[in-house]
Amino acid sequence: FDCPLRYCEVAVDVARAETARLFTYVIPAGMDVSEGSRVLAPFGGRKIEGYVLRLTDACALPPEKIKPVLCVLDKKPALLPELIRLADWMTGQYACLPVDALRLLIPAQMRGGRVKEKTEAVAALVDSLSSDPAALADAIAMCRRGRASAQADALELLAKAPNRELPRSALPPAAITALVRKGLVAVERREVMRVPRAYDSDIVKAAPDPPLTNDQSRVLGTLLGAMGDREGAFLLWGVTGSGKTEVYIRLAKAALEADRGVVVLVPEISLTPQMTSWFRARFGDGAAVLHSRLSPGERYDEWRRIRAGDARIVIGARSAVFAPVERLGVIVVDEEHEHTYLSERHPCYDAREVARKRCEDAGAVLLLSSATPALPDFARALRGDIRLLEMPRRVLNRPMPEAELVDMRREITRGNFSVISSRLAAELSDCIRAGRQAILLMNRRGYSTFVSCRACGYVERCGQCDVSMTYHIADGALRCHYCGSSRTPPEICPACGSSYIRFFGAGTQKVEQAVRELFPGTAVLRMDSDTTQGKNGYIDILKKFRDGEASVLIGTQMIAKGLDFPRVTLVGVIAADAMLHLPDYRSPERTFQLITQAAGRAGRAEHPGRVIVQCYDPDHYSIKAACAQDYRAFYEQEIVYRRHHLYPPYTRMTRVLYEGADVDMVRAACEAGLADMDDFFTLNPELRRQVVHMNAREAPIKFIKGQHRWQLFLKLYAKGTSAQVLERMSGLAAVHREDVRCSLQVDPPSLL
DNA sequence: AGCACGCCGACT
DNA sequence: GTCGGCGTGCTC
Repeated sequence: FDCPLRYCEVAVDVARAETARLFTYVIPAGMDVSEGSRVLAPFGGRKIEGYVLRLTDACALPPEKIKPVLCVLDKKPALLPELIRLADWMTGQYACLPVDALRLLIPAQMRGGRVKEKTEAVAALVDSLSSDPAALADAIAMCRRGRASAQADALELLAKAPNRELPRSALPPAAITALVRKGLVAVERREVMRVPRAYDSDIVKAAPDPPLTNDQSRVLGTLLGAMGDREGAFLLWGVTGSGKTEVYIRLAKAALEADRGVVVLVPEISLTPQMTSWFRARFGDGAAVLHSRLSPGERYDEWRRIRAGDARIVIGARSAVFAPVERLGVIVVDEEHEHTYLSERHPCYDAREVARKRCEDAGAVLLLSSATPALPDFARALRGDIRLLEMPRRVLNRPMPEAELVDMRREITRGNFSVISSRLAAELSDCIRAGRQAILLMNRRGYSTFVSCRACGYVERCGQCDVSMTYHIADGALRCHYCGSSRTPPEICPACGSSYIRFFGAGTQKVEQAVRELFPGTAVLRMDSDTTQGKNGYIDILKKFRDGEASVLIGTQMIAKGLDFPRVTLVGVIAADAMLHLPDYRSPERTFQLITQAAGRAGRAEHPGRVIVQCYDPDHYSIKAACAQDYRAFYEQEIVYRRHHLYPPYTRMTRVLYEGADVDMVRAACEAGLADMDDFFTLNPELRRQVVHMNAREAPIKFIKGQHRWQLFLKLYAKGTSAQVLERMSGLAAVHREDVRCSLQVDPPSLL
């Protein structure tokens, strides 16, 4: 029948449990509303945005209650049906409201209409001139005769331009106005896309396919087969420098040829701009990027290019797992062990899990990839839950860099108090003299990590956060790395009045100073979040290093991953065990990963690489295994440690975090939560067996930005963790209180 | 979330 | 008599 669907069911963009259901609206005659459309609708005396999830032709509500949709917000429905289903799955999986999940599907700035399409005025020759050279010549001659040389020049420029048109701003305004009046030129406004500046895109020329190694072709063959079969989840375990990126690129090519789309997730695109340039070099405009450093306009335009199907390959950070790619063929998760794939904001989703679900539904291939896989993923691969693919050799059989441990305790007994050991200094000297480059990893920014009184032990702390302050030498200020507040360091101890104030601990700035003192005249670059503030800060630093403007690059973890600089032959890890003693069960894993990834930057081209690892605890298994570049050895020891202490993957760490200005209220709320869970387990004694332990305590960092923090902590057995327990916890987190905020975190990226 | 509605006190 | 405080409750 020609019975049009008259009603639509809308998820309103109001994040409250009370409105977490669908509301029915009438579709006015002639309005083009479909599933996935974003609409504006009246709601309780105001206008709200909403997402159309269903169309119906009948409605049980009394007609006078149903209001009409006001308008449709986008030309094309913003939400793909399969992504609406994915959001629905997330609602259950992460205990969040439907709108919380739906909001992830579009760029944040699109909500509330904060970004608009950009238009540009374009001046073009009218058809009669552009198709008739003689008429054009006449017009130009006429202008010249009338002494309107600006107009004649404009006509000549337009005649030479592609499509006989130019942006109006490129021509003198008066001439254009006159030419329009004469009917020779037409001006119209046209939509233009804001193009993000891709790192190096002008340097990496459209490259031909390099030959594949045996490992690469074998792995690719398996993946292509799986894509043909429309299913499969894989863990690609390939050493650094084994050419994993080329596998992604070939896979993407094959997907495009089969008319299917591709999503490549990278930890944070600002950290691996090279990935962007590699894909741009091979796919041009067919590849879009989505990451946090884009301006809202660029982000919106990239998203729309994807939505329109103009870009079918997406490279992006965590949230790009929701990119509106139709007929998805593959999702690649590069450096899959990175914790940036876990969202810290509600809903605390895991992009790898979401990717897996999306691939299952779309019949796409999931490829998790890392040189140092996350422990739970490697365990799953060994169990056969996902298929393990190995690339154990570097391309062209280049050797893995040799790593050498330096015990910094011995440096001190030998009288060297510098952050650079004599061994590393000697290697640096050789490297610089040979005209090659070195990377020094120091996983802390600033100059000194704390300022303390030697007489009484007083440490200068941020009053608003429960952390010590870091000294920055550039402006001589103490800075809090949590809230950003700063002050000048005290000259006499505020506690005991002594003048024995000293600066301890080292950061990137101190390393930079030490290198400059050791090698005067050598160009040094420092890359940390202090030097990469601007939109292109990181691009500029990497470009300078790539162009050989400096011999040494010093940086935090942002230089450890994914970068490929052929002339780097030396990597120094300054304080390898700096984070080994943080109160987090993943410290050994993170230490291993960071050292291995950093070491992987060395010797990627023809010259072999060398790695110096400086530490105070050279006997620790994670450091030893990292130096031996032996993931398997690390895995075997770590999994025993995890099993023994009942850490993930054997358990799930969950907590409800309570934050607020008033300690007593925060504490009370948290303890009430504990009591509630206890009651719950008393009523459901069989569920208590899932709990390893449960407590309500201050969080390891007791307050941040003046907000006190307590946590209701539950460690649950992974096997048999029931949704019921998580649901009860999320119920606690959903309680709204004036002065205490709370949130549920399941396996959060940080337990601090 | 917001915005009505409503029922109280302080003011021109 | 009116203006406006913010507690309560609903939104197709």
